[in-house]
Amino acid sequence: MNQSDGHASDVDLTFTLLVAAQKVQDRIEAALDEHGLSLAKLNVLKALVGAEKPLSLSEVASRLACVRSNVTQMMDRLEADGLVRRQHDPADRRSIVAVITNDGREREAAGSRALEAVQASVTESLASFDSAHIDQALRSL
Amino acid sequence: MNQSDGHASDVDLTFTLLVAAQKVQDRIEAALDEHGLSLAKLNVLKALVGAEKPLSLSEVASRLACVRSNVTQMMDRLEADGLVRRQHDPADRRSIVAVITNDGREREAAGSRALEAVQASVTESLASFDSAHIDQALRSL
DNA sequence: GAAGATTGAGCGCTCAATCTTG
DNA sequence: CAAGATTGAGCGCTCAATCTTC
Repeated sequence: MNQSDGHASDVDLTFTLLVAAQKVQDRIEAALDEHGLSLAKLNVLKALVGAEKPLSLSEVASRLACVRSNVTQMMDRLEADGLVRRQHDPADRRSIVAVITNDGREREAAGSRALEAVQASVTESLASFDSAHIDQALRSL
Repeated sequence: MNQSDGHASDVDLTFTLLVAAQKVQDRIEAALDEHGLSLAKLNVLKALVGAEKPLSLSEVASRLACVRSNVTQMMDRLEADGLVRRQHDPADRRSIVAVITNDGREREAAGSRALEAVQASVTESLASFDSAHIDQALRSL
């Protein structure tokens, strides 16, 4: 007998992990959808709120660890949603900064609360297990 | 003090899970990329090999638990790769079946071996932890 | 009308190429 | 030439609408 000792439906831990993460992701997206947000959009708004000042699109890309063209398109959608405004940087005419709107701030707050609720629910689901142990295991990957 | 007792960098378990899954996913995609495959493509090929007969596109969608239009586009790419052929079903002229090619069979075999290698490596990483415990915890989500 | 497949539009992500400004 | 932003093409996924066949 190898890794499985037959207590469950005998699927590899790898896919169990992937499926679990997908379920959590789906819960998050569903919760944010009620506020007209996605996790990707919320992350941009969080970056802007956290910075406490407008950020250039390159700065946003760097903080989100993604590629610049991704941010360009993300900003198109956020601007269409009225959550962010593009503004030319007078200091460097190559640069464009993203300014969060009042609507953007409100949605960030609502979205963050919704996200925290999901996190709390996930944490609670795992509370009956040894969370520290699971945490270490997942980090070891 | 709430859920964290300060043994690590104090990030929520939810994101630890999401990040861990992303890392595993990235490893899988990188391994499959060496064989000109993605996990999505491999899953289609696995379905066809497993069925031991051509499957209608709707059947594939059903087995992959995805939407039909997704399969339509997936087949476009797999056909362009020469791994699958579309074929009209003489019995039902609405239906189109996907036939795996010899190339498709070879790539499925190579891809499956590569995938298993990653799974083994993930399992090994988790071996020093109580895998049964982690398994139960992840399934509880 | 319902089922099978496709198309068009959109999200979120990548890369390579381009254009402007420094 | 570097850096900032954008565009175009592509992957993988969704949904709504369409077209053919049953």
